[in-house]
Amino acid sequence: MPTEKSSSTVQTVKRISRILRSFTETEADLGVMQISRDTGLHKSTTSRLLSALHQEGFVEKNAETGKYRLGLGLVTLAGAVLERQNLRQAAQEYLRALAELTQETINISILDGDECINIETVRSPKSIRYAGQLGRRTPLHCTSTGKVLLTHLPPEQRQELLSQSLDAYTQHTVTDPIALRVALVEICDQEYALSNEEFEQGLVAIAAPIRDLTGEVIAALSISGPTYRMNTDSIDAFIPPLIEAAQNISRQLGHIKPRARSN
Amino acid sequence: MPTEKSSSTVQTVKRISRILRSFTETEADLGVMQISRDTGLHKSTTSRLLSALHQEGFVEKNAETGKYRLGLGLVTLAGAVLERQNLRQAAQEYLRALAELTQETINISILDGDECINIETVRSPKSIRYAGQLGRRTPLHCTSTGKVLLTHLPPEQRQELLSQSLDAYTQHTVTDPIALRVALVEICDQEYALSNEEFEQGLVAIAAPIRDLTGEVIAALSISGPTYRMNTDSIDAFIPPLIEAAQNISRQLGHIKPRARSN
DNA sequence: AACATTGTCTCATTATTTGCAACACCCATT
DNA sequence: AATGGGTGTTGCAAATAATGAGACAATGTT
Repeated sequence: MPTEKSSSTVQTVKRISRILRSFTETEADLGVMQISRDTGLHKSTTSRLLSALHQEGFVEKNAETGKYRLGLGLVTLAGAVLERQNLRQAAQEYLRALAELTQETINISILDGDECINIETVRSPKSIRYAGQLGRRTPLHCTSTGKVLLTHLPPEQRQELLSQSLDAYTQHTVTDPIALRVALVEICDQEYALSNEEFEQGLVAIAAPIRDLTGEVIAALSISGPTYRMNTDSIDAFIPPLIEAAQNISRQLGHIKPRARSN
Repeated sequence: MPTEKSSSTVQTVKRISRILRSFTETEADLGVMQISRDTGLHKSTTSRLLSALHQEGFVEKNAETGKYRLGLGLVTLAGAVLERQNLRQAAQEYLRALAELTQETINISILDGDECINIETVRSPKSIRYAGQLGRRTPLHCTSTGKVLLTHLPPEQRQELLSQSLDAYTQHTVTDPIALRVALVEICDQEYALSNEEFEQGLVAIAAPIRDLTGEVIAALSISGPTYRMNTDSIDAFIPPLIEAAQNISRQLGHIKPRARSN
């Protein structure tokens, strides 16, 4: 009541959400009791909700173990979300080419609230690689894609996001808003962003903006790899094809002027 | 008990499901009233449920129009589902190569209940192409992937699926269970299945099984294209690389014996 | 075998969701 | 401007629908 912020509630929805989110990459199969503990819901409630979710295909049930896991119904719904990003279609061939050329993992991310979310991934063929994952969320202030998206945001919105506390993920993370803002200006100029172990130890990535036909930046294209392969030389070599690919994708989306340089 | 299948209900879940499913490819943005009409729920209920779903990120709201659309939260959940199919990772490079070679759309589908569901797609670069979609569901009895999956099912389960009424999607759809069963035997022998406009007018596809390390068929790999490109000659040319790619993917998954022929 | 866990079910309770209706909008039309 | 159809949100009282406790059945662990 007093400190309760968001009003409109149907707590069943909140509970369902909590249940679904309790499944993680490492804990893909969960029993009723485990979920009950994780979510704080009573076991009978949990059991019933899971049963209902099962009927709707949002979770599956392993008949042998009795454990639940996330269901393919979610993929069908998410497919519809991804489909409307004709971005993905436009991008496919360029992504493949870029992956081929660089041998590193390529991602396309868009903004969702105060996070990046990955909507397309082509993984590096190498065994040591950045394991991009569809739907994965990453922070804005310390990832290459995040910084690109931040850079091209309307000032007020950027301001707001930057005013939040900037968590330090590694010792390289820039947590000072002023320093970060300076960095963003540079990114705007050079048409790409670099994240040098700012998000994860040993991970380096570069990203470039993708624009739609209005010229607005709607996504970021990135190349991510381990430090020892993403050295100064290879980064220098990757930047031109990265920017070119991003521009080609933008062109597919109807973006006209190849590069709005000047002024 | 008798005609009632499974009881356990939380109708909020059912309602949420109905709401989420009312968003379609062509109708991606919906207003409260539209959804209310589609689902039969009262408008205030619909409004509240949508609001709750919005808070959890399952739907987004266009601030301008007030319309809702499916949200990126679904992608995050679905990402976890797709990730556990290490199938997708194993397959990526082979898919790319196959797409390159055939210039047609490549899909990987798995069984979900009495349907196929698409878990990976690489689209043809041609403008006339089969528009595979992640999460898309197709029937079993008249698609190339579906028939492959049917073929390698345990007999009882196959029996059960075949005993359902087989809808005719085109005039080429095989709706006679006996005829279909005969066709499946042949598929088992030749290691691939063909769907010649059985699902959609003008659409031809071929598919081959993908096996895991136990030798069980867990997915099907397909090439789909328009009739005029998928003629007898090109199909003949595509079958060997299709089967080879499927076998390579199977091998990645730990399937040992390259081909259990004989007996 | 006995015990400890787990998952489902029934049932009474009550808290939660619901539907109504009023209101505030937005936009076409006149 | 003003009207009127259509839309989205919110209070409120009613009651439906979800809940939690506990019993039971089914595992699997010692």
